[in-house]
Amino acid sequence: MTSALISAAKSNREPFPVPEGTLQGLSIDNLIFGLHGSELKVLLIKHGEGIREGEWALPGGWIKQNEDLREAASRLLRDLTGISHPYLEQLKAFGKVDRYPAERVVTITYYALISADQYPLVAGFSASDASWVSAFDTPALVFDHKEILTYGIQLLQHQVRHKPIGFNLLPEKFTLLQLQELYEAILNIKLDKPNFRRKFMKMNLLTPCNEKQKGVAHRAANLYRFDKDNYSNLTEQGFSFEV
Amino acid sequence: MTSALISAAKSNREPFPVPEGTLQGLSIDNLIFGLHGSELKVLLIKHGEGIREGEWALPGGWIKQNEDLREAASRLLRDLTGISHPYLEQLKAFGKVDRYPAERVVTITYYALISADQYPLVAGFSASDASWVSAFDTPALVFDHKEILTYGIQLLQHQVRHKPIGFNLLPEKFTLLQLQELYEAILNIKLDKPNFRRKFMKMNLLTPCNEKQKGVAHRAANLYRFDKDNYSNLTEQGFSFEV
DNA sequence: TCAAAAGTGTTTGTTATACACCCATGT
DNA sequence: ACATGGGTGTATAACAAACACTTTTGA
Repeated sequence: MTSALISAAKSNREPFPVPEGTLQGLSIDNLIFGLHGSELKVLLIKHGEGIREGEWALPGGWIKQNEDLREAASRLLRDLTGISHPYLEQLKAFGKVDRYPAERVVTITYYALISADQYPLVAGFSASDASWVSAFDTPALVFDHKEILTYGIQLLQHQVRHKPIGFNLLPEKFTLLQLQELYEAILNIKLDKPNFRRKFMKMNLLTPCNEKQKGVAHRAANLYRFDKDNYSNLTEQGFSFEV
Repeated sequence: MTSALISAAKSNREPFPVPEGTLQGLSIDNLIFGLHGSELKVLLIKHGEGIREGEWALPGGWIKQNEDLREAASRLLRDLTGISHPYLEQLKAFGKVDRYPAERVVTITYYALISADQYPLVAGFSASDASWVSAFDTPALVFDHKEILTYGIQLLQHQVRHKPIGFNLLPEKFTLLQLQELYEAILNIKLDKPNFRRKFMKMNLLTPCNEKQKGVAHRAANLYRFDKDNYSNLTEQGFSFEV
């Protein structure tokens, strides 16, 4: 990621002026989740100029005239992180009358789940521009962005239990313990290892890579990958994912 | 409901002109679900004037400058049905570039669940204006409204299994069979009566009214009401509603 | 007395939970 | 050898599914 991209992403969000060729009164904000170690993080940017200097915000921007909503969210995320085909879903539109200063702006929010190995930036690297922050313990955010984050975390916690979307936060190949820690991190709970393993293995959603972890100071775990095709098959047969 | 209200609701949706004092390029559309007999219905309006004459559409309209999104959705629903405090949740924003003719309009959709006893209009009553139509078998709809409906049904099917929202489709006092038929109607499945009863009774979410059905040609069933307070208690203790 | 729905009981197989245990590997 | 996590086994209790059955009521 170049700093030019970061400042482009930032300047798009400075209140006024809105760039030419974009929709009026309508913005996009992205909630970008990542898992670092066993902590759920969210990517924030620090406004470097303008009235909101030094304050933290969700990365966002404006929608172009000839661009679908999802395309806009996807472009903004790509400009910020370089990631091209993320898991990206619409969260909600936020449109309180006074949520944005001086003019009425409705924002449509998306949430993205990205894997640490696609975008391995750790907290502190580019602290003045963009930074991974613990999703459960962020600094104050501009506008209604805290409300958006709270809503997003709740949706994530609900979704992750009912749809197999958690895999998007892991590298392509992962161990069962990584998967368990993912659920523990998002749901803030402890799980029983043997039971967690069995539950997932019985679902037939994990394909063994016939490969083992490397460079660990203990017995190396088997690596698995999420079997998207089999998931499609199973759901057609009425299978319902529940953790 | 007066027909003045209906035509107000309709004229708000005629493509152009957009009334003064509303947000540009941003509309609201409501997906209003009701349960009639044991069939899931959706409330549609037929455009009576303009280019789209005779075509069916979701009821919707424009957002006022000094009105929150939810308020707008709520006002539009009230103007159409007279219902004031419905179950109303945001569905999704739809914003494909060419979804609306001639100009770019993003629509924010809400879905409402209303009970037949609050708004007992049955199919056919005001056929030229507004009509309840089987949710799974509607006529062609304008713009992307079919896509919105399909998305809404999917969300409803998912939500109803994971959150106790189905009660909003029933009268305040209902029998266990009505509750079962609700699930059968929304999910398009058959359920086993004894098992369904036990499952629900064990959740402690139903308070007996100590009252019986009246005017039925068979043994009268006990009436229950959804215990919202106890639901709050239970969820705080980690209870998770699943059907 | 019959139809229609209310409501109960029981059997069987499956799943969840808790927790004890052994295995493999790098330091 | 020991710490660390990988991975298996098992007893118990809870639950789901299937379905046979009795009860109540109005027509």
